[in-house]
Amino acid sequence: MANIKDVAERAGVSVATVSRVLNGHSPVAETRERVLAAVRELGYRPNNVARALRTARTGTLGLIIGDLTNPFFTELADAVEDEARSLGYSLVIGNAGERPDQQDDYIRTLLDRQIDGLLVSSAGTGSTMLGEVVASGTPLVLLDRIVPGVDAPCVRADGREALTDLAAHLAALGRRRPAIIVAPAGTPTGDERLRLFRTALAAHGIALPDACVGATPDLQHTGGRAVMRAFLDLPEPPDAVLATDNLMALGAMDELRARGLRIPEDMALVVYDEVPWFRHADPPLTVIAQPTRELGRAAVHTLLARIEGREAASVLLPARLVARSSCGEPAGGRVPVPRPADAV
Amino acid sequence: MANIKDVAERAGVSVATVSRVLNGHSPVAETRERVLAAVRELGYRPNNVARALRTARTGTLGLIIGDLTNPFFTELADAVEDEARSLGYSLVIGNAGERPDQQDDYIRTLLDRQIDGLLVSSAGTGSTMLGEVVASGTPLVLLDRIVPGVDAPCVRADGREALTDLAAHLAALGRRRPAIIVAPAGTPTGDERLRLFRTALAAHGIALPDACVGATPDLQHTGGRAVMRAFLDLPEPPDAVLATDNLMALGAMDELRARGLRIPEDMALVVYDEVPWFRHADPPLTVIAQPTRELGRAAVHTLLARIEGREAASVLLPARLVARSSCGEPAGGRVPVPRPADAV
DNA sequence: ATCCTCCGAGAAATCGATTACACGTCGATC
DNA sequence: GATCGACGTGTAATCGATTTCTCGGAGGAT
Repeated sequence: MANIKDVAERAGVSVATVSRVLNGHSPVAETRERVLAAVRELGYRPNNVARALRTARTGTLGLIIGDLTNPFFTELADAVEDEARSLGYSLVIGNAGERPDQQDDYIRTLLDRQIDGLLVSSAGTGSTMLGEVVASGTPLVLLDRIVPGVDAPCVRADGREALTDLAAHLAALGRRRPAIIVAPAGTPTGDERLRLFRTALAAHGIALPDACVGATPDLQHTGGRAVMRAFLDLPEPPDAVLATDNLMALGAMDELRARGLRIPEDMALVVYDEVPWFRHADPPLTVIAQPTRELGRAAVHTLLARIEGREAASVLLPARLVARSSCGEPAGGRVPVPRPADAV
Repeated sequence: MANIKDVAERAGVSVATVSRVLNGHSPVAETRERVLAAVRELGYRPNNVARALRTARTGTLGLIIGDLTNPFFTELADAVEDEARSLGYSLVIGNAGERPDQQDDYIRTLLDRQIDGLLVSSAGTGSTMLGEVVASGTPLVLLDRIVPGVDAPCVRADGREALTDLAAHLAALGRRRPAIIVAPAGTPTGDERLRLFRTALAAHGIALPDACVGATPDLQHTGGRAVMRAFLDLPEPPDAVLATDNLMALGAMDELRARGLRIPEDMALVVYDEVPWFRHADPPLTVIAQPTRELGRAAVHTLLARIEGREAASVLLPARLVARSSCGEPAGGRVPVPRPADAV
């Protein structure tokens, strides 16, 4: 591979001049032409590693997500990648596999690789490296998940409005005994969703008793299924369930099907996160859609602001209820939701 | 951030010695201890950019995939990432978005970043950069998709066995008029699947007329739906459909549901790619499962072999039929497939 | 005609590591 | 006791770019 010295020789100038031409710093007309010709003839492309060493900028951002195979994170990663790319940055995606130790490991290697900034959707709250990132001065932005004690802006969705709409939706459809499947207490995201849902229901005089709050240690479909089983074995089972994650919803649906129960006749189901196939499920599922792509975009912009030394605040974008048929009302029907339902 | 010079000073040795200690080259006991103590006290971590410049090894692999939001690629990427990581490499994932120009763009930036090797699941066959990668001497391994004219080993799944089993399965269940939804003619993967399916059916005296071969320009669900619509409007519609991609299957199912047709009573459906929720669909879908994780692992190993200068041949791993209920036979029942069906 | 300014371009330092080479020390050998 | 190896360590070159400093020449002002 040709390097800058080869180009300089061929063009009959110094390496400094080549560098200046390529970075648009000063040289003009004649020299410029010669240099560009040499670059073309040799097929020269600057070595980014050398450039990064000198400028202390790698043009690379890091993104750590909880689980690469979770469609929510996938879409988030896709959006982040798109935006980063269009702004001239590469993205290194790290998959924490929902394990804090693996996450820390990944953060370490990203730091060693001198990324310009880091986006983290943290697995758990016990990451010790996050503190070190802040201490090291590497710009950090949290994504989707808050981490208590880490001083960095956070870009995430606000479920208040959507959950308020959901409570109204359920109330209007006559569901009086709702339940929720969440992550274990202590998980900021889970705690918040539970709290907001409970508050929203209360406004309609509907209670959310503790028996109807099912926590799963794993955020997987087996956990969702176990919780649904417990709900159904209750003396007075719920008539509507909100699953706060798409995988847990899968498990819940399996348990319903195994018992021959039908959605929405026997049980209303609402799922957090808009996964493409939910729209094609039978019946199409009512979901709480987070503005995933916007979150990704906003996160990149917030991070770039920090990289460029500008101040950057946290961002909170509203999630919204997308009413389809899994609570008993067809999507096209009279649905107590002000925002437009999406077309199939 | 402390650098190697700071460590050398603090330990009272030269930078060479520090480097040697850290890379386990020679120094012993006493000096070694002093250096390690200094490293600890300063929290020193070597700058990978500088190291990469000197050693011409970045410890980074590139992976280009067709579409980050396609669950098949997601699982593939996850497997590749896992394996690369466990072998001490980082992975930069590039999302081609199924567009050859964006793919070329991405390959260029990866090359500029001096990655040690590249894995490509190519979008289309018209990528001009792939030739340049080979020419540049960067180790290249194709993944899942062949690209004619590119001299590099390819790691992918062999559908012959699975399609042979599928033909037997369909024949045993009395399906006499199968159809297939594929990518347009000229797509190596699509062409091959069509050819193998047709051959396998022929062995059972079943024809696959051209009217029952539906090509979609986009590999999206809209295309799948359009093809299914055309099939159903045929004077003599098929009684079984093989969708060669999970997104196209989604569209096909939508069209069936819109017409009130049921799987498997009115139409058998088989899908290429094992996507988690297929198992939870109603009815659970019969699929052709590619050994995705094994493909990812094999690809990394093949690439590392090339990086280390060893010879590396192409790898072909068998896909297998996972018979569930979408062709009319319950998964637990008598199914003409020698391999074990998976548990739910 | 002389001097000053400005601008383009080259020489060389620099980023932070690795590593070839050279040197000094020590113990072993005859 | 001199010579030779082996070994540990320091010096300095090197990777490929960017950037500062410096210089020489051209052109304008006096």
